[in-house]
Amino acid sequence: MKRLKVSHNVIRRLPRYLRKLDELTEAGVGRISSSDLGQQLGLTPSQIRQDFSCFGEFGQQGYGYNVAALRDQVAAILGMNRGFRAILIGVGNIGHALMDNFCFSEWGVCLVSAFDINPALIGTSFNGVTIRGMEELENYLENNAVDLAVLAVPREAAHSVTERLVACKIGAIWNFTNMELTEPGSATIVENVHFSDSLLSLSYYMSERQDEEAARAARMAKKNAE
Amino acid sequence: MKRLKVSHNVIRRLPRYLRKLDELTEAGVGRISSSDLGQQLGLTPSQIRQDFSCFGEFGQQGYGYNVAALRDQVAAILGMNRGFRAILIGVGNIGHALMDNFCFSEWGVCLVSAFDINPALIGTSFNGVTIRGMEELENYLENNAVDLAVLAVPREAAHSVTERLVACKIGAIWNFTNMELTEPGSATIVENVHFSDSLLSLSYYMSERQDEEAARAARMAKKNAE
DNA sequence: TAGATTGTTAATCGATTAACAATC
DNA sequence: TAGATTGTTAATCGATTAACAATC
Repeated sequence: MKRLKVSHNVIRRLPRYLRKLDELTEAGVGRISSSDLGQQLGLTPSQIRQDFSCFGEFGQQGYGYNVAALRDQVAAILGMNRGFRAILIGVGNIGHALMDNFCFSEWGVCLVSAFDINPALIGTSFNGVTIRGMEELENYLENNAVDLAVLAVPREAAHSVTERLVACKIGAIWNFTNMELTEPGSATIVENVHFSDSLLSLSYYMSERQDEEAARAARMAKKNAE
Repeated sequence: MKRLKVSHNVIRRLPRYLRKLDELTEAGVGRISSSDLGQQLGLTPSQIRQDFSCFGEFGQQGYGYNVAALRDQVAAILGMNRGFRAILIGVGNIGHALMDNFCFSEWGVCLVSAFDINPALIGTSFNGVTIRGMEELENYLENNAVDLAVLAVPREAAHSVTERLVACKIGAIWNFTNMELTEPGSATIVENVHFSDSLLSLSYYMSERQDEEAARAARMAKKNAE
C-alpha cells in the first residue's frame, strides 16, 4: 500500500467511504463506479478517484470498483486490522456510555481496561472490561501494550491525567473532555471530540438561516408597503 | 455584522476562537494581537485577521483586539445569544450523558424537553428537563417553539425518527447516531457527531506512525547488517 | 511622534475538478 | 470489438499566506 503525505481532508473522508461501502454490501451491491459512489456521497467522481489513488489502484477500467474488495482496502488503510488496544479513563456518564454502547471492536480497536477513581466502580466490569483504580494506571501501562487512551474524565482532571499519560509515553489520546489538550513537543497524537464545537457550528448555520429569512421577510414587507 | 458566504473552514475555527478567548479572559488577559492569538492556536496571524474580517472590524491598529469584546462578537456570530431551543430524543446512554453532563445553556441553547419510549423514564426529569413519551412528539412540536432536535436514539430508530422530525419541519438535527441522515431535498440542517469517524481517523494516524517507525527500524537493521 | 498592528489587496499554495489516454 | 470507466496529468478554483498602506 502506498502511503504518501495524504491531506487531512482525504483522511476525514475515508471513514465515510467505509460506512457507505458497508451499507452497499449490506444492500447486496457488488460493484460500483466512482460516479455512482460520488453521487451517493455528494462528491465528484474525480475526487473519489483522486482520493483512492493516494493509496493504490483499487479499481478496474470499464468495470469500476468491487465493493467488498474496496471496503477491505479502506479498512486496511484506516488500520482497522492492526488490533490497536485502548484503555478508557473516566467511567462517568460519557465514559460509561462508550463502554456500554460504543462497539470498539467493530472498528478494529480492543478496549482492554478502564480506570476511575470511584471506589464503587473499581473492580466491577462492563462488557467484559474491568474498571481499575486510577492509581494502577502507570503500572498497567508498563505491563500491558496499550496504543491509545480514551479520555473521558471531568474537565478539572483533564490536564493532570493527560500529563500522566504523556509521561507514560502513550501513543494517542481520543479526547472527550472539552479541553484543548495541546501538549506541544510531545509525540502523542490527539483526536478531539468537542461536542460544544459541533453544537456551535450548528448554531452558526441556524443563525445564518434565521438572518436570511428575516432579510427575505423585510424585503417582502417593503414591497407590500410600496 | 457582516455575513457573507463564509467557508466551512472558517466556521469550524470560530468555536476554537471562543474557547481560547474564554481561557484568556479567565487568565486575566485583556488584549491580544493576531500574532499572539495565532501562536496559541497554531494559526498564522494573517489567517486570524482574515477570518474575523469576514464578519466585521473588531480590532484596532497598533493595539490588537480587546479579548472580552472579541469574545462577545464571536459568541454573537455563532448565535449564542439567540436562545435556540432544543429537544433531546432518546434518553439512553448517550442521551442521558448529554442531559446530565452537557451544559447546553453554556452554549446559549435551552434544552426544553426530552423524549423516550421507555415507560420507566417517561414523566421523570433530569436537571429540570422532563422526559415525555415519543407519541407526544408531534403534538409537542406543534405547540412549542423548537429550533433543533438532538438525535440520540439507537441505530434502528434513527431513520423513522428523522422522518417524523422532518415531517414536522424541524429546523436542525444534531445527530449522535452513527447513521448518515441525508434527507435530500429537506431544508433541515444536519450536524453529525460520528464517534466512529473520529476514532478511525485517529487509527489512521496511529497506523501511519507505526509504518514510519517500522520503516526506520528496517533502515537501521539494514545499515547494521552492512 | 514612533512603534505596533490592523484590515485588505496581491501572491502563493494546495485541493478540487476536468480532461483524456490507457485498458478492461 | 465497442462501451465503460479507471488512473493520472493539466486546469481551475478556493483558501492560506505575505505584503503593505492606513491608522491607532
